[in-house]
Amino acid sequence: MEKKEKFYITTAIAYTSKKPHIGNTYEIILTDAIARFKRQQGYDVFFLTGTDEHGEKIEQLANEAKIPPKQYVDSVAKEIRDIWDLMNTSYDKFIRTTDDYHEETVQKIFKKLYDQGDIYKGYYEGLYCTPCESFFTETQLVDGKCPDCGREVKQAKEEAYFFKMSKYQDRLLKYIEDNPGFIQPESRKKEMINNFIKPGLQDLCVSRTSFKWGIPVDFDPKHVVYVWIDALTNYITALGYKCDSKDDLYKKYWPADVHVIGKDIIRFHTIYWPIMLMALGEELPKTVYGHGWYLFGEDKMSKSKGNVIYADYLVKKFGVDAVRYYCLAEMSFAQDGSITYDAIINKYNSDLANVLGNLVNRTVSMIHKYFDGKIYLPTDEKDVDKELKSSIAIIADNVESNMNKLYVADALNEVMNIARKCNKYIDETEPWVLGKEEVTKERLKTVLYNLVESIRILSILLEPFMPETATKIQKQINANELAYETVKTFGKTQEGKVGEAVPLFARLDDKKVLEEIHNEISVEKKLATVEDEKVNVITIDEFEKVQLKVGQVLSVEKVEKADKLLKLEVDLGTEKRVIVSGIAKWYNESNLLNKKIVVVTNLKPVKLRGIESNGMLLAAGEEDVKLLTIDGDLPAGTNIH
RNA sequence: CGCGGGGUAGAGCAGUUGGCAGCUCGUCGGGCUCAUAACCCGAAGGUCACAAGUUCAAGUCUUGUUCCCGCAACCA
Repeated sequence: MEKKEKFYITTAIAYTSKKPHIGNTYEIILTDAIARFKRQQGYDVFFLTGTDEHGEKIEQLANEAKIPPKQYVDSVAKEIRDIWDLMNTSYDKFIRTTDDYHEETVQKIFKKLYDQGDIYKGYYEGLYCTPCESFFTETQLVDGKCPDCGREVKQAKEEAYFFKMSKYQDRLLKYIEDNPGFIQPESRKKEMINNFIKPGLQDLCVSRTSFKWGIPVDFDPKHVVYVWIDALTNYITALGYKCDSKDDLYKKYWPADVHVIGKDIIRFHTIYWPIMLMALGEELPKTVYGHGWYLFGEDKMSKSKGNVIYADYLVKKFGVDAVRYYCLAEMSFAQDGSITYDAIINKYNSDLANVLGNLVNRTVSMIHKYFDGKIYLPTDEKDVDKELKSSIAIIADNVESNMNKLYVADALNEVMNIARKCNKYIDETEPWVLGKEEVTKERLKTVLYNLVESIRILSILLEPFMPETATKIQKQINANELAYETVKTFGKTQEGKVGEAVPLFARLDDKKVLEEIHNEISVEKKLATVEDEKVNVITIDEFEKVQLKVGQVLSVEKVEKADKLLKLEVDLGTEKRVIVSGIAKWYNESNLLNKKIVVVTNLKPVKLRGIESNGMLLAAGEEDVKLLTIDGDLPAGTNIH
């Protein structure tokens, strides 16, 4: 490629609340594959990643751990960066939102938006109960009084800064419609337009006074900048955007070509972020790609379910490139992916050991066996050879077009098709027959040459996905021509000698490995729960604050316009109460009526969907929820202790 | 009737502008021996969710029904 175009690609910044699991790690691997591919093609790539380190949650976690927030985020940020490095990702910069240059610029941006009138000081308006120090909405009040303590409330206001989103919504809508590639996958586009933009954007609250761990608003220091302006702006501060001036890096790389993010934050990247950029007078990113999540089988990964898979553990078991391969190959565009240990082993064996590893191994072994490791130039061309070459040329084109559409899994699968094609070519040409007699050995030279050359091309196309493996292959076949353009010109391999034949991926014994994993994770799980329970110890006094009683369900009714809510009337002996609960997915009138259940009776009432709920039911489970019931018979109203 | 996506072989998925229903894994049978019990070939397996319509022709277009998923709402 003669002319080097720039290509700026980013991941979302990872929140430093806890160690990232494989689902979070997928994003950096995915982005890395795209970045490496673009570099290979000659683009001048800048690849940014980093960490999002402020917020109330981190303040709390640090408090619990009894360390300063900065110390807390330092250690998690390091853990995150170590995993990114372990995954062999080629980011050019790792930004932390606690970096001083970032904090400085965020303050300037906030000030600028305030000065030009896009951010204004407003109020959370509401009814305030002074003793309870909380705000309530009209619907939350009980008989016009504080639902907490029953005292009078008064109209009050709390300061907050708001961003005038509505001002830019027409421009945003036009941009989205004029740039069909902006939101990827496309199905998300309608979601954003219909759910948020068309109904009219609400002004966004961009500051908080309820916690301290954030970037202070410099002209009003009791406020800290809330996550939107703090986190999203990393994409420009990292390049040296300074509000009043801009570094060369920024001038060169902005706007971003692709923001790779999880599907859960598409809204922030396709609505708030572009509007912030418009307000700053900067260009908008070209593409925002919201990828799917890795699920454990069909379930969400969650610590409480004990099904969290971590990248570093997988690397220990299978190696970096096998993990990269699985993640990249198994997530199809615009969908969620599924990851289980079983599936990883299966894919490892069938794709990496059998198809790819074995191909390289058998080819290099044959060259040693028949020609003492020497590669000869081809002397003739038969139809099978032509067919091999044309297949590879088509595959190379497919890889490129798929990558350009961000169809990474499809691209990688195409690369593997080269190996499949080669295995077939071996069978068709039967080198072991050609090797038997001197007259056919001439033909054998050509066959083996074609294989080595095909493998060379394969290794180049494999680089973005599995860089280490690509290098290992190139070493074994002793390839020198490694430029991307040469994948399109079959025949670049020169005479020479191949290296030693070393298996790339040793076949795994699935039963043995699964058993090993099973043992290891059950030990880890036990350690983790023990630790969890130690941290959250409460005293008997604290527990007794919660008042529990036996309740009997008198009536059940579905709450309109809410698919999770049931309205229950519950007999508590001395009184009957209405409780609204989010269990409609699992319970209905027929399996709930007359049941004796456990009720929290001294919980602050809330209005849910307009109905006042006085208490809470106890239930267990996440995907499948079961209510706690009473063993045996006790009258409604019995105290639980 | 809040908005959107989807239902294709046992599993996971592809199928672009209508033109012989495909890929990977798994199962069964065969071949081969260079290679990591690897590789290659063949077979079985489909009412393309259901129903109606347009058309010479529908997985593909239209309408209705149904189920699943996402967003929103809402779950303490």
